[in-house]
Amino acid sequence: MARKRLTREESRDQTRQRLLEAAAVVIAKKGLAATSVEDIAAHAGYTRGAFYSNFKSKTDLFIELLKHDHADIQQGLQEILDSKLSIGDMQKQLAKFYVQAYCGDNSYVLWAEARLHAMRDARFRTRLSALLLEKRDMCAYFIEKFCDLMGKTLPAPASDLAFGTMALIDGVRFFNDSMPNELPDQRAQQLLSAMFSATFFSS
Amino acid sequence: MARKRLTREESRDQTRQRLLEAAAVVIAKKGLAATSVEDIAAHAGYTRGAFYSNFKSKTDLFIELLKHDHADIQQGLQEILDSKLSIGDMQKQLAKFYVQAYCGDNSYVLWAEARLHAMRDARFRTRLSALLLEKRDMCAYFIEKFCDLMGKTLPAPASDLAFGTMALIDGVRFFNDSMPNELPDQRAQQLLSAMFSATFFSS
DNA sequence: GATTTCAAATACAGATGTGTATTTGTATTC
DNA sequence: GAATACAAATACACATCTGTATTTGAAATC
Repeated sequence: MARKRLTREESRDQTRQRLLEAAAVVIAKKGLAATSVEDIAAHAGYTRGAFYSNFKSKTDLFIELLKHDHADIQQGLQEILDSKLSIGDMQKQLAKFYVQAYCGDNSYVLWAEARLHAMRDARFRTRLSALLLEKRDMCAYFIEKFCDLMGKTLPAPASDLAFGTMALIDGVRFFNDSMPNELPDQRAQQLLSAMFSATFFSS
Repeated sequence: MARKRLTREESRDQTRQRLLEAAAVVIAKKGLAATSVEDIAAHAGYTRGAFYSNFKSKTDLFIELLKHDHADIQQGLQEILDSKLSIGDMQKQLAKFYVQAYCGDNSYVLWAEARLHAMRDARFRTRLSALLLEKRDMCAYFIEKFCDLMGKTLPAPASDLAFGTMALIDGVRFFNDSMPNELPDQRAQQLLSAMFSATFFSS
């Protein structure tokens, strides 16, 4: 099996990583508040000792989780933008990316959880707000880029449109999860693209 | 002061009502999972005994809370529809109503909380789903009614548009709360109405 | 290879919650 | 006004989580 003998630092990093992964799963499943430090540690195969030796608190770990997720998304989008594909192909890639990011895994649940938590914890709100701003600006950047490429003028400030876009996507997903099968994925996609193209290309 | 001497039933109803009101406040403030039965009872000025004598569980009370809220909204909208105002005035009333319902109080937080909870509790999801369906249909009914009055044809099934409308409003509000002051209420309003009129009147 | 260091486990002391069973006091019934 | 009924309080037994303090065993250092 060639199980490599790990150095202290490698081992520590592995533990951190496993704790983060476990936290993502458990928090998405049970919710942030209902998830105990014990849950996270146990699901990762450790005890609470390992947790407190790696993170200051559950909130701290959670922020780190969100940062990782945000970085992953940003990287994914940047790669598409840098890919120098045609506009059509880029759009396809983008659509595919969003389907994966928003429907495939549970990261969107974590962000919903985070936004609710932010309402109750001022410190957390500050930190989350910064992340969301980055997200919005990233989204705005893409919107501008695309509209530029397509020779369209924007009907509103890009940052506002980015805000609306994120809100709509998240909102649809959020509603859809709580009333499953009412709006099949395909119709949801249609609805989203109808609203988007109406918004962006109506003028 | 003429504090009326209450009958047993009146007293019981009062307790129920107070528990519901207290629950709305506490759950909006701390979140459903973080709110204990104790919290609710105490905030209403009772002990847990009173709670368990009136509700089977926290979830049960929560569903009732949502039902009440839904009924209130429905009634409000129905009154506007029945008011026989001009279309313009109706629109104004409607806008005012939404501002009040979605920005004024905390009911929207409860629904967000509910949707997250629904992901984790199948029984609850079933019950919530029914409520959300009612909400969506109510919204669809209004959309049809209005478009009828304005002589417009809908670009998509009313129920889908209703879904999108609710998702967008909720999404914007949700984002806005977690990154306050980024999108002032007024700009949010503008953005919303821009997206709506684009969607509904583009074709 | 003995010594030191540190990641993770374990032990501890306390807080808070749960749901049920029982009690209490006031309205209702006779 | 005594008996009854029931809303709400209290008592109980137990479960779970928290954060810190201490211990342990394996890597790093010499």
